[in-house]
Amino acid sequence: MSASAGPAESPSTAERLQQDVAVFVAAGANESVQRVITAVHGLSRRLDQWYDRQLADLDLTAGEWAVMSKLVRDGGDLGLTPSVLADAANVAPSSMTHRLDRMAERSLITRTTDPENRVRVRVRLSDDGWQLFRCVIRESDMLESDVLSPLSKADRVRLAELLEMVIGGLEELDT
Amino acid sequence: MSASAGPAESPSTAERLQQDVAVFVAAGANESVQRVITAVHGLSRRLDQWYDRQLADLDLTAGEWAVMSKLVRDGGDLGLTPSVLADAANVAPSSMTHRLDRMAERSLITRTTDPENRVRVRVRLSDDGWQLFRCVIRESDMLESDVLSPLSKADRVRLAELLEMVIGGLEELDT
DNA sequence: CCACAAGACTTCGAAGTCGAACTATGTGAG
DNA sequence: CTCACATAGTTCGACTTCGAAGTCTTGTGG
Repeated sequence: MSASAGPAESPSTAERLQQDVAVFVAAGANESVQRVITAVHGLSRRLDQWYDRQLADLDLTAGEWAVMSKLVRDGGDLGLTPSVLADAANVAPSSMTHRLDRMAERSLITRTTDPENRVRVRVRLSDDGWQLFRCVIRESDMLESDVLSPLSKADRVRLAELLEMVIGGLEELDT
Repeated sequence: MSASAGPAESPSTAERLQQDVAVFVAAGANESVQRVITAVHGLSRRLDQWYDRQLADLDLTAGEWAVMSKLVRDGGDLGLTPSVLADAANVAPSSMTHRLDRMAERSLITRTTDPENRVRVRVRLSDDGWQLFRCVIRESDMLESDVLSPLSKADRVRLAELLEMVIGGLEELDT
């Protein structure tokens, strides 16, 4: 980190503080923490980039894909409401409205008011939506296998376990 | 894509396709893959949420924080150019321009044209920026430790190693 | 010495997202 | 029975981001 044969006259304050940071990272017991956090973030970022590219080929955004997969996983035959979808996709309800507008225009979903509770709207995947979903699954399957190819099956399981432990702890922290 | 099943529209189509998906997930050797991918994504999302909250308290966005930390890590005494920062933060150069505008207005950074190559701009952290940086580090340190508290130190190292293996493989795939 | 090509950054128009206000439906108290 | 209130969803205005075109500087060949 002492990358400088630097002159002493530049912001001396900055230099001092930079050393402070180095101390922070080096002194704490949490270099391992930093490593994990950085790796998780980096991997997620890369994966997202790939997904975006994949989906773009099919004229889909990551957000639209999130809606579709949520509908497949938990939609059942009656579909899901916009609020549930917004929550699942971590966007504001207003954004979901707009997103569903687009998807309905492209006939990927259908939007019908619940006859039993006319405040609610039921969003369901259309046949076109299902077809596209299968298409994406088929491609992303190959991608993901490639991504994890450097790991043995045992390693993958171990990795999944560790990550799930962290996530489990998160749930508690959240309260 | 098209080909094959082009049946009439009916709920039964949906049901059949849903079974197809189940087969996809269950049959492939990659349930472990799915587990990992899902966990990485979920953990990253949760972490981001926390960071956003933390940073919001200091009137910072995640993007601005990315700029600051990049400058600290690799800025040295001469700073970095907007293009480098945009690349590091994974945003378009135009977005970085805007972001730097805001940060400069708040005196978090300084922007000076390189005297030796007047096409280039040198972005550096100001003293105010340094101060804020230390502030964030101090807080996020505690947060991250909490997040990884369910893991032993050995587990953390193992987790970091596994993730780094995956990322390493990614670099090669990218070509 | 000047014109032109290349590179680095900025400006501009379009699209997506958010929070707040608004509309319509269902629910419970008097 | 009716009115206030809670709930689900949409509309509206402001902000951020992106890609493409534009501006300014540097380097090169005639």
